[in-house]
Amino acid sequence: MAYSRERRAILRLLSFIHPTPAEIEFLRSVPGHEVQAKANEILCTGEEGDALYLLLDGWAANAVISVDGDERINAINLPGDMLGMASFVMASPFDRTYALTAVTLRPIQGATLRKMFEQFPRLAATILLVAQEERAVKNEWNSLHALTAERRLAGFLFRIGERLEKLDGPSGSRMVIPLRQKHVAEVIGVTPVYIHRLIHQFQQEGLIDYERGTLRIADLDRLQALSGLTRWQVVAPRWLPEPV
Amino acid sequence: MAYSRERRAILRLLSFIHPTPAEIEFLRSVPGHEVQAKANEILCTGEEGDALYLLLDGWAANAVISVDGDERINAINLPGDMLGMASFVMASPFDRTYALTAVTLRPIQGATLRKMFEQFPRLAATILLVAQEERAVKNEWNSLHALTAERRLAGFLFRIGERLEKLDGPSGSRMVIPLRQKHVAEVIGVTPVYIHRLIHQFQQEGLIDYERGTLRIADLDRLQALSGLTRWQVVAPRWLPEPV
DNA sequence: CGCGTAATTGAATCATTTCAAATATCGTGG
DNA sequence: CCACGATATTTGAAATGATTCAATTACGCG
Repeated sequence: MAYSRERRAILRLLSFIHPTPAEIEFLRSVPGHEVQAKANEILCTGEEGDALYLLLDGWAANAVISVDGDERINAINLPGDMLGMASFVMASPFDRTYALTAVTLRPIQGATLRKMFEQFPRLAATILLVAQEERAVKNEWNSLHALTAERRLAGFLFRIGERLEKLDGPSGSRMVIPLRQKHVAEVIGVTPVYIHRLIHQFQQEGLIDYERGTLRIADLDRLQALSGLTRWQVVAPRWLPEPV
Repeated sequence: MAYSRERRAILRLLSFIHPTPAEIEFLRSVPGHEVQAKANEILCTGEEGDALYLLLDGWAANAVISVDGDERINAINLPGDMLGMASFVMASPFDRTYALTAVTLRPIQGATLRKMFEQFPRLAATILLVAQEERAVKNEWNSLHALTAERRLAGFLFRIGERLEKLDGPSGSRMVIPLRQKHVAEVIGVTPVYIHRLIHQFQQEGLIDYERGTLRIADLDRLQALSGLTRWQVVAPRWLPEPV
């Protein structure tokens, strides 16, 4: 359990590199102690400087409040994700990350990142790769926006299911997603009224099970087929620095 | 001219750091010679390994072919942009970057990136910042997708206009954008038929001037107002490594 | 010159929103 | 522990933004 938890924390890195003992040691020595937060608590607003966290347990969401006041979810975060990365370059970020469930976080200090860039170039480069992966996710999501909301929903659920598989094994903790209809609407970019109809339809078709606040994936394969997406696969470029 | 061209090449970095002489020297010493390409030529398919280019002159576009065969433009690239970054982590990228006008490129070898990570940590970190900036752009674009195509078009034109100002000064080379209606449709995510109506409408309202293949921004301020966006402003985090 | 691709236009259709009103659920203070 | 208010869900019907279809015209290239 302790092992798998530690492994989950660096799972995103593991899809690109096999850390050396020295690298592992550095990652393990990251200073700071874990923080707990309850559902709905705001984890980072972006405004308070360079607040970075590694999500260890639980679910979080990163959202922006659009010009018109309504909210839009940029990303759903699972254990292993870095929180606060997306907008730390913005002079006045308008996004905030909040907990969807009870969460455990580990704060990452700026000094840690600096040290990583100065002494563990391969780890630093891998951070870049993870960032680029997120960017690729966004690009894909962008192209889904030309499709119907039905297919976008299928695509979203498929990608989440895939991640759950990676985190928790094939059963993916029975693929339970702690999202209310309102959240899903904000992810997909449709109104709550319409997402309700879509979720209802998906439920009828046996693709998901839904009950207030909990969405369970019932048929990942058919969701994939409906979305038209292929499985997500990343690969490290050949130029990665030598490990320390 | 020579100065401004060199400056343009690293403009993205300059919004985060003031390079030291050693850093400048390293950037200047990047091996490889410039490449020319004509409009519509494909610059990188992503598939041929880690092909990276710095765009020195001209315009390019990065596009994916969606499941349904139709094309979607992910990003419009201007001088100073890195081409091929967006998808180099994908095992089988489905995107390609092509020239919109005649372009000049400088290939960036993997070895150069590696050396940067190993010997110029601050430059490497800045690359990460630029990547995060692109990601933030995508997030914003995503939230625009909840709005009407009219406001999305305004937002797109506003952001491009802003970049042209930064590149070419307040007049922004008179804000000429080398895009055909079809391209704009692929950026905004609507059909060519509908983009035609929108462009016609914008033209009537004096927001733009359009003629086949060329779109000129006529009133950047009103485009901004219509989009509801604020000016784009980035800032470097405090943890950047010390320069070499 | 002729052919393929891009732009234009109008009309019908469809996906999604908006509006409105009822019901359910949750957290909170008394 | 209950009542209350705030917020989420549900449902139907009307309105709208955007697509699709179809047919015509313009342009660029070999």
